[in-house]
Amino acid sequence: MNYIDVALPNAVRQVFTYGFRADDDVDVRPGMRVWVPFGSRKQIGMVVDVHDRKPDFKVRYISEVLDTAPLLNEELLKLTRWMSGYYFAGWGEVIQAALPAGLNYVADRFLTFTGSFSDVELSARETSILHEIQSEGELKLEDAEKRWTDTSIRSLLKKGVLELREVPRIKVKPVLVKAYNWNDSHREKLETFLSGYTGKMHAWIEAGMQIHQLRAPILQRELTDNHGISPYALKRLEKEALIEPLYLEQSRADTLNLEHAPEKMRALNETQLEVYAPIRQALLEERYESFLLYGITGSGKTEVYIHALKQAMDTGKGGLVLVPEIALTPQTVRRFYEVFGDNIAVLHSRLNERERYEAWMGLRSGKKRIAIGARSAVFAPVPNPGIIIVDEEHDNSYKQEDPAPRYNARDVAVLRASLAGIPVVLGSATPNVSTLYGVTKGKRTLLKLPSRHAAATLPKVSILDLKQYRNAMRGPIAVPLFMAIEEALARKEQVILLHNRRGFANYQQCDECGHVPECPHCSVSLTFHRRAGALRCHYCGYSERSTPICSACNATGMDYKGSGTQRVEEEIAPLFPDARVLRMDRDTTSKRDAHANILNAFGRGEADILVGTQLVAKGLDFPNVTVVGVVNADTELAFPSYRSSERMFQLLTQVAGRSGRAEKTGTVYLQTRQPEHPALQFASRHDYESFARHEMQQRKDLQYPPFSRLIQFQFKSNDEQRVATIAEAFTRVLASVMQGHAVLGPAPAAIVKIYNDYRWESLVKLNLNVGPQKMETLLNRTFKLFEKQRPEGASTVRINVNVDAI
DNA sequence: AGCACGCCGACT
DNA sequence: GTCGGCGTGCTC
Repeated sequence: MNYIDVALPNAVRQVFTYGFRADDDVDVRPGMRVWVPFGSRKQIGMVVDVHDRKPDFKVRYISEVLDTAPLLNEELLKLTRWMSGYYFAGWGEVIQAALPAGLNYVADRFLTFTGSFSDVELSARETSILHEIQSEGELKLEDAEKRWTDTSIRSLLKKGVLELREVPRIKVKPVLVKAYNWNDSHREKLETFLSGYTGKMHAWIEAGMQIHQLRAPILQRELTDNHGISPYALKRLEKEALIEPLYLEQSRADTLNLEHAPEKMRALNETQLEVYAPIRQALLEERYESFLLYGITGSGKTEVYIHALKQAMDTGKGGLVLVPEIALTPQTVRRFYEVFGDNIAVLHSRLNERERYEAWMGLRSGKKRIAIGARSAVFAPVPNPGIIIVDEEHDNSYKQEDPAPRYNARDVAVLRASLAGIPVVLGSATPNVSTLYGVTKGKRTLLKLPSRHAAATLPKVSILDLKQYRNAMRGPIAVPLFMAIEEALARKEQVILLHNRRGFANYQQCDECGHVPECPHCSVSLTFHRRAGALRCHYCGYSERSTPICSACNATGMDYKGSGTQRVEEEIAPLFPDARVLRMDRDTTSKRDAHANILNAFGRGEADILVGTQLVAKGLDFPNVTVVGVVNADTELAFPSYRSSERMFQLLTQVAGRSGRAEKTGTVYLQTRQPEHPALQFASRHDYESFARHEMQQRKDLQYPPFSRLIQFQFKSNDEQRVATIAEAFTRVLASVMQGHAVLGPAPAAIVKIYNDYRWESLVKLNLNVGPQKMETLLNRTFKLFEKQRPEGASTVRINVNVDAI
């Protein structure tokens, strides 16, 4: 066993073989990270194989093994390997996505002066650079590159004047806390002190006796806080060498601050027991089975999840729970915590690096056995999972779009379950048509939770045709909705107004010439932020001051248009002067916990009307909300995607589920100009099954998923002309390889320019008879063939593959 | 995906 | 002569 295969975090879809010197007994196993030379530099890579197949090239040797135990077990290595094939990403890229930030692949590089420059000739410029580096002693390479060109730096390195030192960055440093240990070798010293004191003893000697009794080591804080020992006493004891200080790695206390009350675990009702039975069966038999748990909001899916997890825990196993976005589901997390307490590691996007690392390690070590989190929690290192649960499986946030790997955590969850031979439960009130199709094909078991528990009934849904109410609008709101809001407010009930502003954000336009300010780096109009008085690009973050003077015609005619949430909020306020209005969208939720804070404030009744984007549709129950209004249901339908109809239905169903959860019945108003649209009609009747049937037929007619597999190709370059040329050349090759499959494009992307990169796209609808293996082969063949006949300048165009694109 | 290397044109 | 931009090809 003299060679190791290493996956590096780059897009090269191959592993690299290194040698290692087996003379000193180094422990290298798959799943450990290594520090390896790669080209001109060093990188961190993941060992994926150890073997003795001699390669036919000259191997280089690994520099260092960075772990003492594997970070990834065989199961996760296998999973990531499969993903790299299916999603056409580098194995190392997938592994990087699976590791917490603190363990990832970053290296720091420093420039230092070697000390000798007598026998080389330097230009004036080089000499001055050298002087600066010399005076600073050591300089980060990235900082040096900001100051000077890489040509100069390279030249100095080549001449041997400068030296590059590379260090693997271990980002997460342990937090050390001071503790004291009784010094055994000085045991009899205390006796000496004691014998010397006949009268009143010194406090520090008493403290010494106390510490002597306690089991060492003890945290300094504990001694001072809980044992009443003064800092002086400790200092004195340390001076006498009776105790010795030591530093312990402290794990950050759980910040969850939730109630742990396992006795509150509820018994399942009859229908819940019915759907739980087959899950339990699969759990007991320890076999893979994929379940679709279909149940409307409030039907008690969470309780079924909890019982399934409990079963897994009782047999010594763990579990994974995926949720769309942890900040949106505090109530769900609270329920899990109540039952499982500290056995849960919550992995959410707003953890800092250290918290993330600790949660991850807690799972890997087996200290915690249940992982709850968003997309990337599908990689949670639960050593022995018994079940995987994907809540709200229809949610689009499970799909990672950028950067690679462009995976769908829901599908990866199913795969992981099948590799591990355990059940997986996909839950939703509005399952994806694709998930449902699995049931039709006999690959998935459908479990229905039909009735809503308690006395709550489904809200009534009214469709308001905006064409009819043209002359009966109160600001953005038609009269019936206006009146319903007034009545609700009079009854001291709450209102939610949903405005999905996608593509309809605030913008400025000149009344004189019609000019709309656009981002200089992206092909989008700038969004107007009234409070900041700024125009901002939502794609690259560019910002400029907003002025009333038009930059195109110099007239003082700039006015603001559009219908963002901010505008809705402003127009609502004068209509209901006594109501307290709260807004929730990306602008108001950027800060840590802002999300939960807004929702909690609304839940406590600190506001009467909540205006927001689709963010408000997810997660929370508001029993006092009786009116929900969708300001403009058409915005989602206008979005160019084969899934826009499905998304609209899911969104409306979800937002309808926000109201009338307790004894009060809610009413939902959908304002639209397309009142007859099927997605709206079915949503208004709460008829998921008819919608699904209708949508399924549409997909079949147009050969969209689940009746095909979509592969999207993205072409990116800062050269406008070249992207088009390369996209066309590539797509020609693509079409020749993908014969018998529909190839669409190339076409400019919906947003042609982002951050000065021009974007084109092509699409393949792959027939379903092509399995994952064959798909990879076809993609490989396409790229190989394209390499062979690539046109000039092809390498400056980046080509990305997005399998199962949304 | 980075990164080095080499070609070439602009500028001193 | 130098400097710096740009395209190409390689990485165990």
